[in-house]
Amino acid sequence: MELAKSFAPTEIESKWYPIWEKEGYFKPRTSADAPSYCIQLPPPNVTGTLHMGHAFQQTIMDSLIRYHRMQGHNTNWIVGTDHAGIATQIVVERLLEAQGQKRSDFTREQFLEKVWAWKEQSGSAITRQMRRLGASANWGYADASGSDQGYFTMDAHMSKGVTETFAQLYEQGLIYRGKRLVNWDPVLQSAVSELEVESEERNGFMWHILYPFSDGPIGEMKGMHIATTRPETMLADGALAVHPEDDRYKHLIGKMVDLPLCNRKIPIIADDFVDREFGSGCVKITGAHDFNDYACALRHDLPLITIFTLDAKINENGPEQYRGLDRFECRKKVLADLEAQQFLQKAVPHKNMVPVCGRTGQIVEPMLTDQWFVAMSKPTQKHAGGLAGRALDAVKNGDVRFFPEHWSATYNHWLSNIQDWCISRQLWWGHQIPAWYDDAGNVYVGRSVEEVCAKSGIPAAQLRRDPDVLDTWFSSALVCHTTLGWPDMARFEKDKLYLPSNTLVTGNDIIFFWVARMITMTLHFTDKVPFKDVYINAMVRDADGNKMSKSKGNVLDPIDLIDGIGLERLVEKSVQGLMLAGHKEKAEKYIRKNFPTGMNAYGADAVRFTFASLSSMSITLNFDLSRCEGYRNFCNKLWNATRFVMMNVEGKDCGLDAALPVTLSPIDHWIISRLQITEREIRAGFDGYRFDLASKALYEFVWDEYCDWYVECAKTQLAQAEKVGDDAAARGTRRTLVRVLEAALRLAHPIIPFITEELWQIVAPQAGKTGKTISLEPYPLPDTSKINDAACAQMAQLQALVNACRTLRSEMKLSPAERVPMLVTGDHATLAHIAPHLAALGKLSDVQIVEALPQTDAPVQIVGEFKLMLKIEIDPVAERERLTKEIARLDGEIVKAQAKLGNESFVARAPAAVVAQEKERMAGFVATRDKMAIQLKSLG
RNA sequence: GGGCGCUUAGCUCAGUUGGUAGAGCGUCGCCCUUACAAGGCGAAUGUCGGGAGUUCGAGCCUCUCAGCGCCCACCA
Repeated sequence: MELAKSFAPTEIESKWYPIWEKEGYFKPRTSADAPSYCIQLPPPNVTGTLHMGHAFQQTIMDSLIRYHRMQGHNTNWIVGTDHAGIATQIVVERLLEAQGQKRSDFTREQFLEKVWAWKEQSGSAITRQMRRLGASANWGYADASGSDQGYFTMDAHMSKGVTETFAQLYEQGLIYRGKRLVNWDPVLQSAVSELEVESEERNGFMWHILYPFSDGPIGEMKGMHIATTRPETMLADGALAVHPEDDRYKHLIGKMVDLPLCNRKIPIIADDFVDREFGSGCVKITGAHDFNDYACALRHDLPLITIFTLDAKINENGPEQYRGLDRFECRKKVLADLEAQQFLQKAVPHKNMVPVCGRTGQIVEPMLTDQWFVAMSKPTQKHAGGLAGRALDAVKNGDVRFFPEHWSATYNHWLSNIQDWCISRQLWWGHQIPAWYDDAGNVYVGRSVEEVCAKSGIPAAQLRRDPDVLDTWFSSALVCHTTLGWPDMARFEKDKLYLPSNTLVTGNDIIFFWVARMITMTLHFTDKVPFKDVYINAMVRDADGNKMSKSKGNVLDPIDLIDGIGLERLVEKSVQGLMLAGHKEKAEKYIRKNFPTGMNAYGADAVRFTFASLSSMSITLNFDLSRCEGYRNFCNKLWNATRFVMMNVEGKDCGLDAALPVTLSPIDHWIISRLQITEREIRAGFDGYRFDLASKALYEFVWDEYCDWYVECAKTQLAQAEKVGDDAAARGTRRTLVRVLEAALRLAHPIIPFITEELWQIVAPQAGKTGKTISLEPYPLPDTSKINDAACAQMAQLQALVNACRTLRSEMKLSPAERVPMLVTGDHATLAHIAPHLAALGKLSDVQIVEALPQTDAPVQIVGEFKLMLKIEIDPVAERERLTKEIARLDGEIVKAQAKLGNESFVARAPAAVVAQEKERMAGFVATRDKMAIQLKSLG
């Protein structure tokens, strides 16, 4: 079979993926005694397409899965997609908006139909892209739709799990409903959890306001000065607070002040949460619109006055002139009125942190509303520390381990200070809460309305279901056991061999949202941890370390890296959907500057190799396109090495017949030794989540050792064996060429699955292998008995001699075509073995073994006991310069070594081996230096 | 205000229990050598962020300072 001259990824990739999938290679093995290996994919949102972060994570997961599959494990990569409540609802609302419609134009059912329709068309985008990357996922597992896309968090089974969980937690007193101050997005008109609120620094003002004493001035003071960043909330003030020990205000505690603009009087109270140093040391208490004040108001039994409607307009509790005004309008008017009435004392520019909704970017208002909560730290029957305490223990006792380990600190800190989880959302898209109310407002929770009717004795017609849906993360928290069948216990019993799963690969941004909650929920409902290892992958940045963002134009699409893309198309894609003209310009400029010719088609393997090789334990990963190109080149190298091997092996005897004699040279033994060591390194890399080290070991073995040295030596070995008719030696070399390559392909397969499958199909028969796919072949296991130290030492010697020879050639500026003889001294037997290789690799016409080098001006290289000299005329000036430079360098080394060895402390306390090594180095330096000095002298 | 991480060649990064500082890309030479120019061979480039300490010996351990980044936090 003839291989193309260079590697072309597109055809290979489109050929192999469908075959793998169709043949069922991605399904778990059924052998009962195989250990299971399971990974749960963080289910991507149905709103999205594959981005670099996904591609990175999936490369890691797929490499792990393939690595374990090749070890014969019962491998199951469970995948699915997430309904992504808020995000998806927003996307569909935007689509409607573009058509001039809005959500309120439809009934809930009509709207949901539209969301489902949208989900159907967009949901498969990611799974299609995952296939392009080579993801060997178990697509048909937990796949309710039968479309080979894995589960969907809102399909019938997953929804059943959600309902069951809610009902059980409610029955156990771990879910409760209540009126609480929650983070409220007035535009979305829903509560969000504290995790979904982000702080943004904005330029604002600190306004200083006078609250006059109700009974007239006290001493010098007309009233109390307070400072606030949110003056509009004063309309809801319930008190002023000072520190109880504050001498300035102690005597005023209990007095009343007039609330400006409102016809109300409020008291001055004492609370030690007040910071005396900040502002005036007096703070207004707005219990219904601020979390601190809320707690303070509860402590002092102050009235909670709500002045906002759910869309953040002033309601009937505010003074008449402000009613109906939006919160920002209201602020302006309040300030104007305060100023007019001389209550506003000053406005100081101030940077403040504004809470915004992570999804919508809207400023969040604390709002008193009825919501559902999960009690995170309330003691349960199983753990005194509640759900959170149990999850903390799981990490503390090592049942779940973080990689890198330091992330456990983040996890511990959050869980140790956890608040109850607000799980209700006032949205339409999501799992509707399984709670019903009767006319009197009593609440009933059950798995269905029928269950509730039966339990309560109230007819369905008189029950009204809670309209709210659950936080998306509520269902996400359950996937590790619901995908395995829970609460259908028959299926769960069968499939719970995948619990705990082995490795969770995910980003640090969802340790709280997802990782911690999975650990709490799966532990609570199954008494098992959801996974043993959590590998926190790095965040993908651009090559300069900047965050990838659409408005900068530095977002890369993994599919473009695989397929390539022209400049104009790339520009067009990148500015698509950007609203602001400035962003468009910036993005286009960035692209034209950084990708002047668009992007090459690197292929999935190169992209995967790049991700793997950049995946150390660091917190960020700077995706460098030049690295990607380098790994594409590596694929080409592997391709051409295979081409060479096939040309030398196909149709020839490469040792398949075990009855025929085989001779292996030291060089054959050397590459076999190196293979064992590489196998060990790569396995250690996978086992310790050091994909960078695994990649590096693979890269260096294939390129530096197999291609640069072994293949070159094999050419000589084959030529020699043919010349003298040594069939056993030729057989040995061909067998080694083929077997080592075949093993290297298997070693590489988890990282670069496509090219290795393509090449393995051709190589494997020559190595006597008959499998249908490399993906189910055994992963190479190092055999230390094959490590031949003597052969390695010999090879090291050959390499040193060849390198010395090449250095001489380079110094003489010889072109490869200029074949010259070389003189060499040293052990004759050794040299006789090495000479042909030395001649070939050093491009020499002849290697002459002599007793001593002639006294000429030609440069000499010294390698241990050997001395080498090219037999050509030299330039004495250049040679003198070279020798002088080299002697100076050696003198430096000698001084360093002398200092070390002259140090009595070192000689006395350092290990003997270290001292001996130092002495040896020193002796080597001195010997070389002296010989060079003699040469220099002879040059005159 | 707390916590965590980072600082090594021009760039992006490795550096495993302290024991002669590495790779890829880029740069500079010489080569289309019969697997590969997506290649071969050679070369240059580092007070390992600053300072102090422990040690015979520190890129690695301790302390401290500086810069960068991320997360958490109720400073109105």
